[in-house]
Amino acid sequence: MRKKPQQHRSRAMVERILDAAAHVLHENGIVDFGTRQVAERAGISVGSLYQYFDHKQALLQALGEHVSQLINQHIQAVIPSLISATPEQFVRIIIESAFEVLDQNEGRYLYLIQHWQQLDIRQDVRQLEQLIIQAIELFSASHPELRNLPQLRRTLYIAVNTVLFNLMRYTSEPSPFFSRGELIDGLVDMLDTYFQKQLHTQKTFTP
Amino acid sequence: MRKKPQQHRSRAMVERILDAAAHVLHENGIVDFGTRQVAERAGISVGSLYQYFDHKQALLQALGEHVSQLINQHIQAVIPSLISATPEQFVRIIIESAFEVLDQNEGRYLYLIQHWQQLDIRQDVRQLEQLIIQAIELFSASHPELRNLPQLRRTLYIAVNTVLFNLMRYTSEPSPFFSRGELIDGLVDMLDTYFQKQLHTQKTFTP
DNA sequence: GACTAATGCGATATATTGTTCGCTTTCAAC
DNA sequence: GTTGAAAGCGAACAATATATCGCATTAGTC
Repeated sequence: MRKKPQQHRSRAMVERILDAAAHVLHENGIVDFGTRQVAERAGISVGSLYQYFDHKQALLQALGEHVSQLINQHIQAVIPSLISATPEQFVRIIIESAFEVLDQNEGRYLYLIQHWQQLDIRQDVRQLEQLIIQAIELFSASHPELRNLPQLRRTLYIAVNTVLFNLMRYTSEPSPFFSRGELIDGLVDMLDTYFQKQLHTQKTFTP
Repeated sequence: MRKKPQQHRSRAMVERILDAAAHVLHENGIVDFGTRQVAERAGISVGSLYQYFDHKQALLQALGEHVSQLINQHIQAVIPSLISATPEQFVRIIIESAFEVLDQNEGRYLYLIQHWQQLDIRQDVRQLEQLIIQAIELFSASHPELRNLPQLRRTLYIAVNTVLFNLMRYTSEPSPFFSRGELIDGLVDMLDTYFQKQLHTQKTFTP
């Protein structure tokens, strides 16, 4: 960020810019994402935009960080409720909260995931995996059988990708042939089954 | 396509254009994908490009169709070998052939999936799902227990998304912390387990 | 070789892009 | 109310985009 906003109005402006940026990305896609259109949408001038963001890319990056924070906060908020949950509930709660975040603001943030290539939010996804790993560690306090799950990181990598992409694809589906609830059920079912099976093979390996 | 290529050289040119387009998309990303650069890469002039493609978007669309055909052909080619396979092998063969296609030409086609939003290849993905449904129907000739799998379409929707996105994410990973073989093993394991479980619940519902 | 249609070219027109900079307006402290 | 810094503005600039069109080259047929 080129200049740090010091007064009230300038901080408000940065927020308005980010909000407008998310909106433009949502409506135009990344190819037609332009600084002019962001400025117009935010009701400000391009000059003002460039007072707080070095270049277009910096704007996109800031947007990515902003949403990544939102997701993290949202998931962190449900972690306490995980402790007393069953494994199946555990999976369901996390998946549902992911859906909730990306639902906010009329699905405006979906485009951030859809264009994660350009936004370089790999790191944010990795952070998300890390957060879930912590949740599992907490969870295993009351479920000792979960300790030393084999291949945990790899399994989680696959699981997080699976949820994110199915979520993204489904939400951008013009006329889905099944309901959102059914999608969540399907995902929960698949992942839960997979985790259970991993536990089982672990047991047979270390009798 | 504006004009249909009739002579030898013009058909060759269309191929060169598509090849160059895939290359440029791979190197520059969709944001910096320009007609000039495609023309230069193909060693031709922009004018020639516009003789066969109405506009940039048409070029991208043609590229999408081209790759979608490649994938379909590749999967269709392995269908015969599916008949005598076990369910687990069935899953593995399909996943591996998906990897193989996108590996061709130094992963050049990956960007098509990565930018499927802009390319509008939803229909192609749906076609892929349809193809696999046909394969399963063929497969169920020798595995009668597979008939009337509950929620087949939904399950396949999730499965195809899962494979495609994990594939896409993994392949664009700079330094993955596990091998490609392990990813495939993980995916096969998860999907196979899921299918098996669905079979089981089906049995308990119709005793 | 001459003729015609198909093909290929690239300078050019037009539009849009990201970014800058001199200027005006607003704010807060005295 | 004056003053200096912060914030905001938008016309202007250079670079680049897509797409066109009159002209040159090539291929196939007689």
